[in-house]
Amino acid sequence: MGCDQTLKGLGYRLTPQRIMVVEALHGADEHVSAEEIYTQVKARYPYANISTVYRTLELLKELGLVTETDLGDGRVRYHPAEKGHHHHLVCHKCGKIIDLPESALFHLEETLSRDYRFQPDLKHLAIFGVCADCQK
Amino acid sequence: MGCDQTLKGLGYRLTPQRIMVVEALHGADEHVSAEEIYTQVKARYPYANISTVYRTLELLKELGLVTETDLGDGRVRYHPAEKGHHHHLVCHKCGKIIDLPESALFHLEETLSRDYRFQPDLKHLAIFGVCADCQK
DNA sequence: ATTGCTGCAAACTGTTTGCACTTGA
DNA sequence: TCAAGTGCAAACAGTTTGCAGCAAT
Repeated sequence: MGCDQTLKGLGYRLTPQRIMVVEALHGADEHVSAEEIYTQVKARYPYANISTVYRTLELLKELGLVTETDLGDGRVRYHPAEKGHHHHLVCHKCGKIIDLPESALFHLEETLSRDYRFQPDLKHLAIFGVCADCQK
Repeated sequence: MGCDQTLKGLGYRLTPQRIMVVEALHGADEHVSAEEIYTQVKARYPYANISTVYRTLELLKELGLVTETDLGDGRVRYHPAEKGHHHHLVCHKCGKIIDLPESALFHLEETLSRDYRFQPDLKHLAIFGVCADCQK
């Protein structure tokens, strides 16, 4: 059951545009921006519009089918929820992005929950800093 | 030695505008946005311009005198480095912002440093989630 | 007297919206 | 059929920039 069937099942219309957005999202191996999705969709269907891409992403987000990340470059990046979560170490010297397994933040999650009764939404968190290579 | 003296010491001109930006920054008890600083400065000197505010903040940032935070509301917030660091739990139900002492992330910092040789820049990190009240 | 800084206006980027037309169910 | 979805253009918010004039050193 992909996003397509979920959309259909919930009574949303399965338009070609939505299908193409979902496919672009799943096809990308990294976190993609709305612009990147738009470029891919437009290559297949030149009349496609970026506002449709945004509206589709908004819908998928509301349904919990995609998650958002801010990797610090001034645009939101999207990732299919199905593909699982992880976090990011973003080097602000060289721009490298290191993937961090979800488990690396389990301890933090527990601390916040226990000491602050705060339920953190730790999906695709970005932590900025300096990577090993750039520390010379 | 405040920001003013540091600026002067480094050969930067100490203009009234810069002084007012620095004062607005230090006067605020919370993390302020450029717009908020601009409003305060403008109240004292109506000819003040928001681009000067941005340029001053940019300079202070480069010199390490202020730090930036993104509390998820689409604008950057600034905080004087002198006042020390802490982190934020941002509730995305009610918008409440809970301050988290720097020490709460020491363990994470150590993990990233040890296991990934990554030197995280954990100043004013924002963690989103649901606060105790909003969990019903 | 320089040259760094400012004010202004205009551009820019990512994103959102109003509206008339189209199309999937 | 007909509400849901689209394309278009225009608006939006926050931020940046080019340039001519001003002012701190």
